Formats: sequence, C-alpha cells, structure tokens
Amino acid sequence: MPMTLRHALLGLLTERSASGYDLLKLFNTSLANVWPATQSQIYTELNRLAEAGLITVVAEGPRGRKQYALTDEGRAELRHWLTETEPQPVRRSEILLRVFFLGEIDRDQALAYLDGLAEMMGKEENALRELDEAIDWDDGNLSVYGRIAMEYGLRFNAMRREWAEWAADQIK
Amino acid sequence: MPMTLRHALLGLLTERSASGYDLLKLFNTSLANVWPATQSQIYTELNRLAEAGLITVVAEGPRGRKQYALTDEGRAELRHWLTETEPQPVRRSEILLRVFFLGEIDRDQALAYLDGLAEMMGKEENALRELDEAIDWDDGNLSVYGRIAMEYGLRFNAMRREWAEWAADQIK
DNA sequence: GTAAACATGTAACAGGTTACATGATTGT
DNA sequence: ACAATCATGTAACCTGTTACATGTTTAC
Repeated sequence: MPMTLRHALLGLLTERSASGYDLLKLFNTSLANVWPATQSQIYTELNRLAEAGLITVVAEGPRGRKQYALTDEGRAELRHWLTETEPQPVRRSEILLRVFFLGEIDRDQALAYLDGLAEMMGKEENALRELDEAIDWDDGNLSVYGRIAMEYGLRFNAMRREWAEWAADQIK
Repeated sequence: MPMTLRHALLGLLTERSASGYDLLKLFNTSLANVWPATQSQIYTELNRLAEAGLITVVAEGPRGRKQYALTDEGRAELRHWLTETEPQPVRRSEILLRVFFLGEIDRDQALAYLDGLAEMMGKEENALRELDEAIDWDDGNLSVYGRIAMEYGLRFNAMRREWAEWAADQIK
C-alpha cells in the first residue's frame, strides 16, 4: 500500500517513455479499474521520482512537456517491489459494511439495497465484457497478463452479482 | 466513502451503547474484514459525533470511561445513509495492479507470485470457514445479515483462489 | 479568432496510520 | 508489588481528492 502509485508509474514507464499527461491518460484508461490516480497526484509523484533518480527527463517538448523514462534504478525498484514485497489486500468495503446494518431499516428497503447491488454489478459485468471483446488480445507478454487481469474482473463481478441475487432471495 | 467511519460507529451503536474502548474491540473483531479502524481514529470521531449531536454520553465509569448511545438524530443519519446514498465501490487493488506488470519479471517469478496469491486466498478461505462454523447463527435479524456478509467472504475468497490457480495455469 | 486539447503546478482539506503520552483499575 | 487490561487523547506524517492557477499549441 505505501508507495503504490510510485510503482504504478514505474510500471507504466517500462513499456515506453511518456509525459505526465500521457501517464494521466493511461491511468484513466487501462488502470482506471485497478489503481485510479488524479492529475495532481501524478505530477507531484513524477517530480519526486525524478528527484529520487528512478526516472529521468529524456526529452522536452512544446508547452513545457517533459518526457520521462525509467532509469536502471527505477527498473530495479519496480522488480524489487514485484518480487520482494507483499501486496496488501484490500480490507475496506463500504458495500459490505452496509449489509451489517440492514437490520436497522425495513425489509423492503434492505431488499431494494440488495437489488440495487445486483443491478450495479450486472452493469459492470456487461461493461467489462464489452471492453473484453473490443480489445485485441493478440500482442505478446503484455496481453497475457492483461487478459488475466480482465478475467479477474469478469469473475469478480459475476460472483458479486450472484451473491447479491442470492442475498435478496434469502430475505424474501 | 466520505464519512464512512462515522456511519460504522453509528451502526454499531444501534445495538447497544458502548465506550470508545468497546467500539475499538468491535472494530477489531466483527468489523475487521469490512472496515478496520484504529484507536486514534475512533476516539477522535466519537468526539466529533458527540459534538454534532449524533451520539451522547449516557454514563461515565471508572478510568474516564464514557458510555455513548445513539441519539434520534444519529439514528436518522444512519438510516439516511443506508437508504438515500450510494455505496462507493472499491476501485484500488494492489494485487491486481501487480498482475499488469508481471511481464517485467521472469516467468517463474511471476508464477511464484500467482501461486503465492492462491495460497494466501486459500488460507483466508479456511480461516473464514472456521469462523463461520464457530459462530452461533441463531439470533435474530442481526445474524441474517451477518450470515449474508459471511457468505460474501466465502464466495469472494473461493473466487480469488480459483482465479489465481487458473492464472498460474495460463502461464505454465 | 476561438475552442479544444495539451501540459504542468500548487494549495487546502479529508481520511487514515503510527507513535507518543498519560493514567486508573483489576487480578495475582 | 506488579503486570495486564482498561481507557482516552494528541501530534506527525502519508496518501488521496478537489479546486485553483497558468499558459501553449493545434484544428477549424
């Protein structure tokens, strides 16, 4: 958990050098469902990363554009993170927290909550499925792991939808 | 997401009045897997909640103990949160973020990562199953929703373990 | 010319973690 | 007497969000 944004930036820079602006777009597209980041955060962290010598400016373009690339130290740090440290599992779920307190409201309101969840998760499931079909999964290494992450999303949303449906059924 | 700790405290106080110390224990036991909170956070928030009139001190005991109870405003706020606002789904997953970057390390190291995940999730699954069997699910309303939350945990961990096993298989 | 997109930076605030600080009461 | 547990409070720090601030370049 600590320093994760930092490693996400390093990870994105392994493929190609990029500016803060480019990285912002990558966060908003490919990483939006795994590690969102704001513009503010990205620019601040890039400066810190450059100061720490994990990335460097390899070109400057129009409008003050700074193109960053990984340094050897940066790549080493990314590998260290991937191989020597443990990922922190997510512990907080507002969705689940609410379930604990559903006894406080009427049964039909609780039911509406669970139905709402099922619907929300069904929608996410469909959106991901569409995205999956729109992506060309024929690249190399990159897309092997991309597909594995996608599969997680598909299974996760299916599981949650089925659970919410089951839960709604339980209280009927 | 904003103000969630606040509502978790209100939710716990619906069942019975309690001190900060009592609530800390509840967080560390029943809510540990849904909404962890630290001692520091709990005491600070309780003071804010009391100041806002959502809870009140109903008794003072030894060692400066303050027993808090929900006020009508507090109960109304909890209901409002449950029925009128939308839960924020979790978006960040360090576990999944790492998957995106596994192309940067050797295949056997990537495999070790995925095997590690499968093991971690299998352990959590077993721990939850044991907890499930140790709990007496014969109370009222309370345990209907407790069981629903437990079922989520069981399905979630099973899904993640199966996915990690499948993923490891994919790259072999 | 002007709107959209490109491009970066910073300040204020909210939420969470760790650590420090202090002391009373209970059980052995 | 001593340790464990009960009980609360606060300061420093880190991460993340929202909003403000500023300007350039490109396309129409």
